[in-house]
Amino acid sequence: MLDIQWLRNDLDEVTRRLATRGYSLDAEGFSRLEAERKAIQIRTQNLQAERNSSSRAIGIAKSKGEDVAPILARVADLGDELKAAETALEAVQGHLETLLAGIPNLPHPSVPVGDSEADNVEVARWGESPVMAFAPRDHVDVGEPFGLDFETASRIAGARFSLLRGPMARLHRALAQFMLDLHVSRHGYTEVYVPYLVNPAAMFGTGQLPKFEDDLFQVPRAGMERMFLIPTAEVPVTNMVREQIVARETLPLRFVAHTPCFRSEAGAYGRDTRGMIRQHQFDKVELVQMVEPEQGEDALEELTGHAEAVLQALELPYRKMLLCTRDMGFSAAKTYDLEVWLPAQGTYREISSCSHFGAFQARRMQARYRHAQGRNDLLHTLNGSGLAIGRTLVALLENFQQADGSVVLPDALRPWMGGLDRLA
RNA sequence: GGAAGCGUGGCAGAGUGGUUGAAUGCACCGGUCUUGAAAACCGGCGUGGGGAAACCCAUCGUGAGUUCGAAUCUCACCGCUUCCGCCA
Repeated sequence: MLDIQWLRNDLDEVTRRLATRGYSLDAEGFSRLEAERKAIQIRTQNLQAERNSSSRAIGIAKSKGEDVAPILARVADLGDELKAAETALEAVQGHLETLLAGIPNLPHPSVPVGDSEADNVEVARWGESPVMAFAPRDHVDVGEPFGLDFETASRIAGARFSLLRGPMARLHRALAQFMLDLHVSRHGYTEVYVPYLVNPAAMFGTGQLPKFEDDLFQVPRAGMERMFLIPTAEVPVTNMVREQIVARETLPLRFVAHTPCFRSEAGAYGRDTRGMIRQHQFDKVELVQMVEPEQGEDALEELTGHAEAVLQALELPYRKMLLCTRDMGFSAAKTYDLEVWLPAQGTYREISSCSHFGAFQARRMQARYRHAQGRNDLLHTLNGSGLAIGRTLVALLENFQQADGSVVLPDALRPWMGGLDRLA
C-alpha cells in the first residue's frame, strides 16, 4: 500500500510513475474523494468536539451539584446529526481505503520502463548450456523411468499435479534439504516452519488480497473466517512481523522456509500444460528479509546472490533478468528473475523471482522497527525463491541427461542423495 | 467438546461511568553534575488524522449496543491462559 500522504502531496508524480507500470490512477476521482473526505471529517469532528465539551460540562455541573437539564436540552438532537456525519465519514474513508488497497507499488527509479517481458534487461549470464550429441528430451520423458508420474496424479487430483516415487521423490527431497542447509549454514538465514493455511489479513498484508483472490485456493469454514492455502511461503513468513515493532539491533531478519505452494493458475489454461513447469501444487524454498529502509537496495542484491548460489552449486546455467515496470508483480518495487536454461525448450525459464517491496507490504501489515531515537518506522521487506524445487528438478533432468537415458547428479547434491552420482 | 479467566502505551502494570490519552516503574530522548562514564537530579516522551497556528478529532483486542458522556456497563467475534475430556 502506498502512503496516502504521497497521493495528497504529489499526486501528479505518483500518477506518472504508476503509469509506467501500466496502472492508470484516477487522479481526478481521488482528488474529489479526498476533498469530500476532508469536508465530512471537519464537520464530524466539530460535532464530536461539541458533544465532548457538553458532556464534560455535565460532569462538572453534576460534581458541583448544579442542575444539568439546560445542557441536556442543548445536546438533545446532536446525537442524530453526529451519527449521520460519522456514517458518511466511514463511507468515504472506506472508498479511499479500497482505492488505496488496489494501487500497485511505485517502481524503483532503477527499474527499466517497458511494456512486456521483452523489455526486461539481462544483467548477467552464468554457465554454459550443455553440449549434447543427441536431441535433448524434455523432463517428462527423462524422469518417467525414475518415478515421475503425472498419470496417477491426475487420477487422484486432476490436471496440474504430479506424483513422484522412488528416485524422483528422493531427489525432490534432497533438493529441498540441500537448499535449506545452504541458506542456513552459508547465508545466515534462520529456518522456519510456518502455517500453510493463512487468514485473509495475512493475504492482504503481502498484497495477494484483495486483488488476486482468483489465484488462490480458498478453504471455507462454516461460521468462521475463511482461510487460504499459501501461494508462496512469502505470505506466512513475511507476516511473521505483522503488527510487530522489532528492535533495530535484530535487523536484518533473514528467514528461510521450505513449503508447498498452491496456485489455482486461473487464466493460464493453455500454458505449460505438459510436465511440472506449472502446477497447482509445488514446493519452494523461500528467502525472506526484513531490513532498515537504507539497507533495502543492498539486501536485494545480496538475496538474489543467495538464490544464484544455489544454481551455481548445482551447475545449472542461468541468466539474471531485471524486470521492466510492466512485468513486475503488484507489490514489488524492483524484481530480478533468475531464469534457468532448459535444453528441451531451448529457452531460459523462470526459476526464482527476487523482489524488494520497500514499505509497501510493511504498511499493509503495520510491521515496524524501533530505531535509536525511539521512533517507530516501517520495515522494508524482500523475498526471493531460493529456489522453486519442482523447476529445479526439471532443470536437473534436462541439463544432465545422458545419451543412455541416465541422469548425472551434480557433486554438490550427492551428500543429500546418499552419495549417489547418477540416476540410472 | 465442557468450565473458568484474561486482552490497557516500546515493556511491565494501575485504572471499573464524568475536566482519564490514561497513575507508577522500566526503557528511550534532552539537560545539570563528572576528566569520561555510571549514579543522582530536572525536563520531555504512544499512534493516526485535520489545521498556518492556537487547538481539535480518533484510538485501551475487533465490531455492534446502552448513555448527554464508555478503558470502565451489555452482546457478538477474534486471540491468549488454566483445568477437564478427546486426539496424532
